[in-house]
Order: sequence, then structure tokens, then C-alpha cells
Amino acid sequence: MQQKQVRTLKYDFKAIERKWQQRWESEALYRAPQIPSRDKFYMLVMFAYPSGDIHMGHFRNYIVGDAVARYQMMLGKDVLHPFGWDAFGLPAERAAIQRKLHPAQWTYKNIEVSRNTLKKTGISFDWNREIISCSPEYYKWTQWMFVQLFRKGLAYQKTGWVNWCPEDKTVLANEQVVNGACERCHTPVEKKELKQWYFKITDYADRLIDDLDRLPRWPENVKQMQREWIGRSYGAEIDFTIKGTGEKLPIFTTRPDTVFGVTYMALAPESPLVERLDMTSEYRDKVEKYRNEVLLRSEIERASATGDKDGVFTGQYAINPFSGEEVQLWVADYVLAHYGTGAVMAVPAHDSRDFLFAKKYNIPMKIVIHPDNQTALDPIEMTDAFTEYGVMVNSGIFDGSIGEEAIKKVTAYAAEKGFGREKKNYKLRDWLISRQRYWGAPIPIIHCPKCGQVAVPEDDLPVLLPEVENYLPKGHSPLADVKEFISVNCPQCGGKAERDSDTMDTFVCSSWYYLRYLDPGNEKEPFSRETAMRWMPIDKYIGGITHATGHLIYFRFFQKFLKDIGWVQDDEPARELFNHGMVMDPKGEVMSKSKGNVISPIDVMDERGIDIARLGMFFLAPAEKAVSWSEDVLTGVEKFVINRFYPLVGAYRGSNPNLKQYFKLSGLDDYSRSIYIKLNQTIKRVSEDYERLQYNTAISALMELTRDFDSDRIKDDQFNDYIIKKAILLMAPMAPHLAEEMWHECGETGSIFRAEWPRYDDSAVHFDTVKIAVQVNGKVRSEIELRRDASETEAVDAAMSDPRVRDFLDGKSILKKIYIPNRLVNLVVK
RNA sequence: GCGAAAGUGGCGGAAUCUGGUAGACGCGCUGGACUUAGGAUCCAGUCCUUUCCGGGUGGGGGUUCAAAUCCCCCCUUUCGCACCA
Repeated sequence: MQQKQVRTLKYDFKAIERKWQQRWESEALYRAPQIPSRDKFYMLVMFAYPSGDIHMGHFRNYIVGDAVARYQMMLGKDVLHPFGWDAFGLPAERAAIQRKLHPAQWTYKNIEVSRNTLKKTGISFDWNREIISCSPEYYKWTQWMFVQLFRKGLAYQKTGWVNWCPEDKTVLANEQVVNGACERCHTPVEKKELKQWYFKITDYADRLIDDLDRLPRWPENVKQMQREWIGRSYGAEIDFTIKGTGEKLPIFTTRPDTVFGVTYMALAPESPLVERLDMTSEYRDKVEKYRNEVLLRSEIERASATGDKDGVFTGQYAINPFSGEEVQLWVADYVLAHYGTGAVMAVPAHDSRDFLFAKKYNIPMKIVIHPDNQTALDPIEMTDAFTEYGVMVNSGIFDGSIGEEAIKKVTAYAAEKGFGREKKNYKLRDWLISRQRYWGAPIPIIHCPKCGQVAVPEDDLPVLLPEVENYLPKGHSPLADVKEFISVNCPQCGGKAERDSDTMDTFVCSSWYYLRYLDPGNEKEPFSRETAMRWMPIDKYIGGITHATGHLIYFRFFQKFLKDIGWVQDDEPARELFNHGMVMDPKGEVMSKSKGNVISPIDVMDERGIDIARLGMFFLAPAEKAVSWSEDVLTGVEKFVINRFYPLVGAYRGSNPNLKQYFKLSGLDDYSRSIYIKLNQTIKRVSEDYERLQYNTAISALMELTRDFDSDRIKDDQFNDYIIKKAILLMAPMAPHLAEEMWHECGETGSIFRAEWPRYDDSAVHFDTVKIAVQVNGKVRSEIELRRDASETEAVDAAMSDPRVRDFLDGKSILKKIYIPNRLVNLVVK
């Protein structure tokens, strides 16, 4: 009866959404205080690149954070949930070239469109704190960051071999080269020798690795990826000598215990040492020819050549300081210029790469490690190097030393003799941050013929981007062609000087934006120390896994640097990291503009309402899983909302119950008791699900509760209304408009998001009887009902007197009785 | 090649952290009710095989009274790294 009457209540989502979005706006519900006065919660989602409008992937990402923010509000915390735009970058320039717009026009127009869409979704962002990284008010402080790094010697210029994208005509950081190609346009990357700006992130390599252990709430895979990216390895540096010139040839090795097995040395083609070799003209020609050939190879070719290795003999020899032995000195492509010293000692018998190379060029092999004292290796029969630890042989005084112990001994000996030392090495390289493009923050440096590199004084920041005639990439920054921009007086000596014409990598902008949100209007500082002290660290940071070895390392680096110079207190910026899964199209393909399969949340929102779109997305799968979007999921949640959940307000009886009270189980009739227990179980489950961002199961718990709830069977009005209101509260973070509307229909006047999150009644999460399984030899044979926490004797007795069980016990003796309270009895018989 | 994660009905997924009645919740499907009609709503059913018994969480082995869950080997998929000496 109740249901029929209730069904006439129309779920007019459009009116509901409009009403509450306006109310929330006018009440400034999401406005976070400058300084929190209660427990704080900083909920951060990665800001967005404004490439067009918002799609399903954004939508999913942001509703996850939104539900967290709302849940935290209901837990009584001051919640900071800001949003902004990562607005510098190449696509704006491309659009500018194609459509003859200013990059700023294109960017701001996109921001406008996306912001409007986001506002329509009703996500609880505090829009007062919105930041746009390409605005002078923001990039002024990006430049300020550069200046601080420069002052500490952590921003510096050097000439080196860099990744060059011939399409975009700019240099790229290592992190932006994927499989030897430009991350953005997929053009194979070339190597060029150029003078560029770097941040000395390698100074922080140890802290960046070691502090990962202090982040228990970061996903293990991200931490592992960062460890490998930084790639710390321990070993020794040993100085070989070049015969003739006597120049030192230091090499890094993790296996000093194989040093007596060196049969040749190899230099990277790019190594400057190659030029200094005293080669005869015959060899010099060969080496030059080889070098030029190698440099023409693409990164892809060089990187993928894992099997085939080549090189050329220089005619020169190197001397092993341990044995005095002379070995051939080669130039080889497989030696990386940027790692270690750009040279290696080659031990074909104990290194797979050297093994292949030696086989190819018929270089001798020398065995200096045996697997153990019993087994000897035979070089003729070996098909690969023996690379494991073992016993040193043919190594003079070191013979018999084993593994790590051997490594220590050899290194100590070298140190004692002065031709070697312990050494740590990293794969991580310094972060190349200069770009030869227009749409970025100008590097705030002035090059003075007298004073050298001078930082722009802080009072003169920002260095504004000048207008330029066109944005076509030409291999140098478009800013270089603007005379009025370039020529400037030196801030130190007043003489004629020139501005640096490069702009910064956009990852610099995104390395500190989380701090600007704390104090976005501050004109005197990037942010006030007090806001940082009170709001940091970020409590939950949500974003895509794609940033694991880029942004998520950079921003940790910035945080550490800012701590070192006294601006923040914490070593780590984010306490917890959560990686959301991708949203694919229904066929399981990645959505992209070029494929034309981008799905917007707008259509679903228009047709069925925001909350149903949200619930559908939540219900589809746990938030960290990749999903294929399908409208099919909407059917279930829509039926649930329209037929079950929203009609709850029709069953509300206007009793205005006290929500802080608990009911006594003994005072309730059978049905009421069971629904009260169900309610408390649901509160427990839903709360736990919110904590771990598992919204799909939170929804199913609420579905069960509403399924079991039957107002007709409840006599007590207060009790009836109590259940309804608690259910609405539990739904609020996931379906905010719906819950707010229902909350008010139940007579409330304040926002549900200022109401208190339900706490479950610990004495009412269990029934006083339980159904437990009875197993015989581990197989379920029956089910019996017992009082909760029954004794073992009671349980076993009940189990053995069960007729079904008795059949299986017939004629057998009981060896063992296992009783797990409230779960099962297992009888082991024979 | 190295590293990580994951494999459960026709489908999305529960249960995995903490070993204890596998398949919650929903989609889809089947049958029924109500209807002029229904892509609406309601009710029932839905792992396989089936009276019972039995089998079943990618495959194989192990630990255990008991394994989707823990351990070992293998296969597959996804992601990351890709000559880092």
C-alpha cells in the first residue's frame, strides 16, 4: 500500500539539481576556511589540462574525490577541495598556429567550457581557490620557485646530449620520452648537444627513494616504479689508465669482484674522452665514422638493440690497476654516455652484454668467478656469461673470496691503494626544464656579459610573456625574436644584458600548485607559511597512474626543497595516493579525440540526472579499476533510486526522531529488531567502504537495506523515521542532490553535509542467533541455528544431533571436532 | 629480458587484508502476475551436473580439519622499465 502511494512522488531531478546547486552556492557550502579550526582534510585531485571539455574519465576521477570530500565534511572536518588548470603547454600553441588564435584565447575558452560543465556536475570544489597556471599571478610564483632553486645552485645550465623532438622543435625531459619517441606527438626523438637548464633533482635521489618507506598509504606499484626510475645501485669506481697518455679512465662497476676478468674496456660514442685519445689517423677515421653513424641512429633503434651490439677498436690500450694488464680500448654503442662515467670495464665471462660483444669481435674471455669451490666454468662451453655471485679465482690475492664479501675486499683494496672508491650511482638524471617554446613560464634569468647568469630580482617578477608574431616552432624560442623582451639591463651592474629566451617545462608549474591552493590570492608570497602549516600535508591525492615517474617524483622533490628552505614542514606532500582507473569506451578502447569515441557525462546527466550518472559510475566497479563505460549499469541504479530509495521520503511520518539515540533491541518487535540490526550493519559496511573508496559495495549495501525495509511493518513513527534518515545520510556523499532533497523533505532545514555522519550501534550489528555451517570432513552437510557465541559443547552437540549430519557420521569414529564460533563446526571422521 | 598487478557465472563485480557455508549487489536471461499495450511495475528462477551423490574461483602441486584467500611451479592478460655495467 505504502509503495503504491509513494510511487506518485515524481523524481524531478532537474528541479532538484537546480535548487540545491543554487543553495549550496549561496551558502558557500564548499568554501574552506583560510586556516582550519577543526580537524582538517585536504582532498586533492590532479588539476586538469584544459584540452577541451570534460569527459567520462574526468567525471569519474572527480566524483570519487567529491564523495571523499563530502564524507569528510560529514565527519565534521574542515575540508579543502580545490580545483585548477594546468594551462601552459604545447596544444595551445598548435591550436594557435592552426586557428590563428592567441594561445591564451584558446586556453581560456577551453577553461570556460570545462569549468561550466564541472559546475553543472555539482562537484564540491571550492571555486574561490581556482588557479590557472598560465596566469601571471600564478606563474610569477613558478618563476619565484625557479629563482629559489637557482640561488641554492639547484637550477643550472649545462651543455649535454639531450632529447630533441624534431616535430615540436624542442627539447624533452627523460620522463617525456616514451619508447624513444616524443610522448606528445610520437615522433622519434633525436639526440642533440645543447646548452639547457636543469634542476638538480639528483641531489635528492636518496631522500626520494628512502622516504618512500614512510608512505604506507601510497600504492606499492607506484613506489616500486619510483624506486626503479631513480635506480640506485651500489658499487665501486675504479681508475684504469690509458696507456701512453696516462690519462685516468674511471669506470663504475657493481661487480668489482670480477675486475681480474677484464679483457677489454669500452667508451660511449658520445664520451668526450674519445676525442682526447691519441689515435693514429687510421683508427681515428674509423672511430669518427663509427661515431657519426651511431649518432644518426634513432633512440628507438639504439634502445631496442638489446641483442646486437657493435663497436670499433681504437687502437689504444688501457691498464688494469689491479693486475697491470693491458687490454684493448673500444668505442661501443651499448655503453651509455650518461650513466656512471660513460665507460665500462668489460668482463665477458661474467656480464651478458660483454659476453655478446666479445663473441662478436673475438675478444678473449677470462673466468674469474666459479659458482662454488667444486664447479669450474669452461669458457668454450659457455653460452652466456655467469653473472651470479661466486668464488673468486685467477684473481691473485683475492682468490677464494666470495660474493659480497669479495666485493668489499676488492673495493677496500682499491681505496687503500688510491685507485678506487665506493660509489653509489643512479639512473635518475637531472631534470631538464627549459623548452624552446612560447606557451610556458619564461625562465627568470638575465645573461650579463659581465656578471654571468643573474636571477631576475623577486620584485621584478613576473617576467611576462611578450606578444610574438607567430608561434611556429623554429628550433629556438619564439621569445628570442622579440627584441624588446630580450634586451634588458643587468640588475646587478646595470649594463646591457639579455634575458633567457626559453620557457619552463609545464611540469614545473604542476610541481607546486597544491601549495598555491592554500593561499591563492596572496600577492606577496607564493603562499603563507601558516596556511601550509595548518593544511598540509594533502590527506588524499587522486590521479592517474600515468604520473607515477613524472609529476609524482617532481612534486615530492619540490616539497623537499621547500622544506629545506623553510617554507613547509613535511618531508612528503601527500599522505595518501589513490590511482583511479581509466574509463574506456564500450568496446574497451581508450577514449581520444582522434578516435572520436569520447563520451561526455552531459548526456547521461541530462537524461537521467547527475546522481544517477554518479551512482552508475560508482556501481560499475571499484574506483581503481579500469572500466568500459556502458549505459547498462544505469538501469539498475535508476530503478533503485526511482522505485526504492527516493520513495523512502513518502514513508516518512514527520516524527523528527533524535538521530543521536540508539534503540534497545529488547524494546523492539521482531521485524523492527531485524531491520535495526540491518541498518547498523549497513552503517558499518558503508562507512568502511567509504574509507577504502569502494563505492560499488556501499551501493549494494544500501540496496539491501532498502529492499529489507518495509515501513508498513513498523509501528513506532520515530523508529520508522530514524531508519529513513540514516539511510539518506549514508547515501549523501554519493548522490548529493538526491540526499539533500530527501533530507529537507524530512523536515530538515540545514544542509545534509553539515549533518553528522551516522555511527553504528555496536550492540546491534549482530542477531542473537546465528546460522552456522556443519561440515563433515570439510564438506558442508547441514546448517544449524545457534545462539550467538554458543559454547563449543553446545555447538558440537547441536551439530551431531542434526539428522542430516548423523547420516554422514554413521558407523564412523570422530577424530577431531573444530568449532569456529558463529561460523562453523567441522567434524573430522573416519 | 627485468619488475609489478591481476585471472571468480553469459556480463560488471562480492567474498582475498583477517583461511571458515563461493557467486553478495546489479545487468542480462527464463517463466509467471497485472495490463489495450509495455523497453513500466511486481513475483519466482538463474555456477555446472542433478533425485541423491558429485564437481567448481586460469592450470599443476603443497600447507591445513578447512584454501578464491597462504606457499611453490607453470600459463594468460595488463601496466611499468627496457643495454643503467
